[in-house]
Amino acid sequence: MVKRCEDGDMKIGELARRTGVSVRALRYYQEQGLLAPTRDANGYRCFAASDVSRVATIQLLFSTGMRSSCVIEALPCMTGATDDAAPALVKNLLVVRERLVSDIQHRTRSLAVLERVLASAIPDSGPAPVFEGGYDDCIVRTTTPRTALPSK
DNA sequence: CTTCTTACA
DNA sequence: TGTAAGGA
Repeated sequence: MVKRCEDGDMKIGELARRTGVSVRALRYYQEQGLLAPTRDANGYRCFAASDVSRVATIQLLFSTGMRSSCVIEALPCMTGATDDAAPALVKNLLVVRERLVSDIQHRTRSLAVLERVLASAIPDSGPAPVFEGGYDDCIVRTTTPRTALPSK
């Protein structure tokens, strides 16, 4: 008999539907070593039921700003069982935080300079400052979600 | 219709 | 990431 996905196993399309991640992105995750599906006789990827939560975790880590190489290291710390301390996760989280903080500082400086230049570039009572209440809000919204949505 | 790989815009 | 190509 032909080997196929069994038990809770599912093909890529189903995992995509159940996670809301595109098939494309799922294949990409595999390329990055984040997922390691088996293959059935047809060469189709077989994902385990546990991969649904695994993908959710991957997205969570990605949304912190981690890149795939870091996610690979941090993933085992979160996957399943009551892991004791998770050094790899903490380490990578600290790295990302540092990068994010310096990034915000740089952008904040750029914004301040930009406002100064803009102010001097405008004759007189030009357009009022865009953000009168400070820049906190716009700074917080500099992160763009890079998660994929279901492919209809 | 779904999945596979490769590769281009 | 989308997508076309050419099969299974």
